[in-house]
Amino acid sequence: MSNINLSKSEENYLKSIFNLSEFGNKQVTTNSISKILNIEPASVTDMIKKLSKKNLIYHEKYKGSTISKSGIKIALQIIRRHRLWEVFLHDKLKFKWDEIHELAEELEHVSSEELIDNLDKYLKYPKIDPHGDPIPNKMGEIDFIDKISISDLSIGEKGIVSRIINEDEEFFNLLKKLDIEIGTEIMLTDKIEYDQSVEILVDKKSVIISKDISNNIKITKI
Amino acid sequence: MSNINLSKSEENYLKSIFNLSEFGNKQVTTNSISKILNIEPASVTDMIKKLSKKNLIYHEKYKGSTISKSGIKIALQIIRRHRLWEVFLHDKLKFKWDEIHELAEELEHVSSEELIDNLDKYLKYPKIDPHGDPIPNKMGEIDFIDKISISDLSIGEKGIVSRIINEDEEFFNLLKKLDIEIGTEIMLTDKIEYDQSVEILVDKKSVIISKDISNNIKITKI
DNA sequence: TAAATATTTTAGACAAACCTAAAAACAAAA
DNA sequence: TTTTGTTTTTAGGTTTGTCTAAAATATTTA
Repeated sequence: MSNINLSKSEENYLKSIFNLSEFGNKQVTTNSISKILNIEPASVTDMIKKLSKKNLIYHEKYKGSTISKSGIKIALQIIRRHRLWEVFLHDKLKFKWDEIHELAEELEHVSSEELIDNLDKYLKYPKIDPHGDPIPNKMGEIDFIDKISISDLSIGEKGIVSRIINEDEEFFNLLKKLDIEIGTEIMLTDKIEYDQSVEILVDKKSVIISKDISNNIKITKI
Repeated sequence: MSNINLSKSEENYLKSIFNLSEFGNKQVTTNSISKILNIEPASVTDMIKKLSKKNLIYHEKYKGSTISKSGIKIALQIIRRHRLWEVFLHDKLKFKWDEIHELAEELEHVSSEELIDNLDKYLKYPKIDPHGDPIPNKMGEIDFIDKISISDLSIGEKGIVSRIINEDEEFFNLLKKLDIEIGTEIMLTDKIEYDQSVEILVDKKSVIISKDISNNIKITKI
């Protein structure tokens, strides 16, 4: 097994690099890691060397870093832990949507495979977390769901809200007001050319939402 | 609130000192802490200085350490977290009795009061953990249950197994063989003077157990 | 394409939490 | 009560993960 035991820091770096790399396809800059983790670039360089030595990433001096196959594998396990804990916190402990991320950030570093597998079973093998993000299975496989924005629908087409991008509290409150959450059925009823706002039907109510808002709500067509 | 944020190490030291102090009543030696935590005495001295500076313990050079009131308060919170996680792991995730301690040892350091309170509520405010140890409530109050050893019973008296002291796997296996677990009803049927073994009746079967074994099984009289 | 700017790396430092070796204090035994 | 042994502390060192300042490299702009 490629189960080296990584420190909390190493795990956080690896997860960030994976997220920035768009599933391992892009080179990641030292600066971007620095910004995401709020750690000085010099420190990032140190850690990059460390992860390189462990073959979790490849690094070309002054160019950037690419995550390796085994790096991706581990990153997906960390993401799996994070998202399963989020489901637990939301569904069982009744935490609100916008409170779970920070706590899962801590819990994800308790690294016992058996713990996570039992949690997975207990939660009945959920496929998505409360934000609509897919949960990798034990093998690191992810269900890629074809997600589009509301504005990608044609007039008259319907979709199910399947992912919320923006995780800020204000956005969360807005969605609450609009009665939109993961699983809500919506229908596009009009597109406003002027500023690309869209008119949608939610729960028999018609509302117009801005381009920015609609971009932060991903759906699956039905 | 006296909620200083302690590191994982500091928390582990404080918990150990509390446990060794028998609820704050005894002075604790540097050596005993060293043995429990498997850390060299010199390192223990370092940490003792640190905890003293934070007024969580009092320390007299070459004499020993006493845990302070605020130290006890924090230690009880850590113990609360530990035992609540143990209940979760055992009751919900179906971990066995002897597997939960190590995992709870990690989970206890995720220090969000809200997390623990929600967990407590979710578990329906349990009073004891799967080992029979009492769980402190939010205020740090513990139900002191009057626990005695099997050998403290008189012949003919009955009791309910309420706590297992030894947490080793071998001991756990022995108890399984004897059909003894938390909640099991037993009756003392004879005391053997020769070596202080006792004869007990468990589930209609009569067995003789050594003094050492009976000392590791605490009961409440019924 | 040379100068200015931005990014990345190196060099050296620091805190936390450990360690080993040796000194100091205390306890026990002759 | 002196010697011997044990416990505790001090002194100095290491690793991990961070930092700042400065040097090296890359990129942008004039």
